[in-house]
Amino acid sequence: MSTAAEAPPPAELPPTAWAVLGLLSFERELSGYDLKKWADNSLRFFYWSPAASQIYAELKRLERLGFVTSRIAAQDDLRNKRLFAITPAGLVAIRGWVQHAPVEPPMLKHGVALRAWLGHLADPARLREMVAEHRDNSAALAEEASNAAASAAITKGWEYPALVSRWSQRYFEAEQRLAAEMLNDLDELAATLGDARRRR
Amino acid sequence: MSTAAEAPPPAELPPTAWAVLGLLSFERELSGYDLKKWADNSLRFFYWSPAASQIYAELKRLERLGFVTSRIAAQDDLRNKRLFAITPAGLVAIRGWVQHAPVEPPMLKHGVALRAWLGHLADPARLREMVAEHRDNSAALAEEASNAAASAAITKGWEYPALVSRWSQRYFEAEQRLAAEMLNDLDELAATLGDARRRR
DNA sequence: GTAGAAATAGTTCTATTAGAACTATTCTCG
DNA sequence: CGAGAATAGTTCTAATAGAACTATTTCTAC
Repeated sequence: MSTAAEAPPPAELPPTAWAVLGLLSFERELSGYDLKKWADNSLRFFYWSPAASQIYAELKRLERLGFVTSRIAAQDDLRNKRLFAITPAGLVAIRGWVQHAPVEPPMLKHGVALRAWLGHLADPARLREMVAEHRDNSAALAEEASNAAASAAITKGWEYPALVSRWSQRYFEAEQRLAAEMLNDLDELAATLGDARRRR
Repeated sequence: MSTAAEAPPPAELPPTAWAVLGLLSFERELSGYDLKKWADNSLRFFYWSPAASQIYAELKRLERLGFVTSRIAAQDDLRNKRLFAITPAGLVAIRGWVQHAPVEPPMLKHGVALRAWLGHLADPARLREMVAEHRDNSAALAEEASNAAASAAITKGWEYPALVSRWSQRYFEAEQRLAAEMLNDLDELAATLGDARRRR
């Protein structure tokens, strides 16, 4: 039997639902389309970019749970849009999740690493090329994250997002450095394997 | 009209299919169960751990495409198992993929970062606790990756996987360092926000 | 000034992926 | 010998990514 003394467990929802609700905790009202844009600009780096389809599906569910409300707003004589806002119940729920839900381990999907792991199937020069490209992409992302951090820092209430953007920036800088080291390792290995082949 | 001069494009398959096929390019024959274990030990860090259900589904598809063959092997009088092996066509296909398929950008899902991004909804002490836990987990993973690198390094033909394990190790070390820096930033922000609140 | 391209807004469909659950046999150790 | 962990294999469901699709609107070139 359950007793009233137990703290209510945080509602069971996928991380995407909480990310969407979290976005709404910064703003008064947003449409699904706005949400997608905000997500792409803010969550992109350290977490991820939920697909538009996911955002719409989660909004539907959050509304059913009473965590958001929506209203139709006429923007001109022909088109309408649906604007969503977080409810007090939604605010309680997300606070509970941030503080009490078990934290899922970070997960990385790294296509370059997968290909390097299959290096015995590739031309060493081609492999080098892929890792070098990855290094340059990381540099570009570090730059973008730095800009995001700067623009978040000047907006009141966005101090934590700014912090996370800086975290991302450093993360991409590390990725860049690691790729450079990988290139050295790759060259060394190619030399060793090349020697062995020549000696045969 | 297609001409015979064009190089055949690499078969369109999800990364998981190539990872499974790649695993088979190291070994003679493996069962679905073996594959799952190998994947958990080798791909886990830098790429990911495909679910057992995915491995079985991909094996079915790879067999339909002629990239693997299977045979039933009796292990005792009651149980049988199906052993899979890569075919010459499979070897050609995966070489093509490793070298010529466009590389998907790395993607990260970071629950700790998501919660830090929603820091305005949490108790600063609880947030600190989560980041500190993440730092310690990263240290443990660095250790595991280091062990994986050492055991791969002594096996002939596993030079590239050993390289990737070392890459992972450094990656987790960087993650550990970044988490430590994040703790400082968090403390600074808490001080600033606390000051502002007190001044009011 | 108008045809066509690109951008904005919103939604739906499909395939991939993760993870839990489930069956069934065998090994282990108290 | 009995409980429970390990091995082997499969299936189901939910989450997720990404492409496609409809429909307006604004921009740009002729």
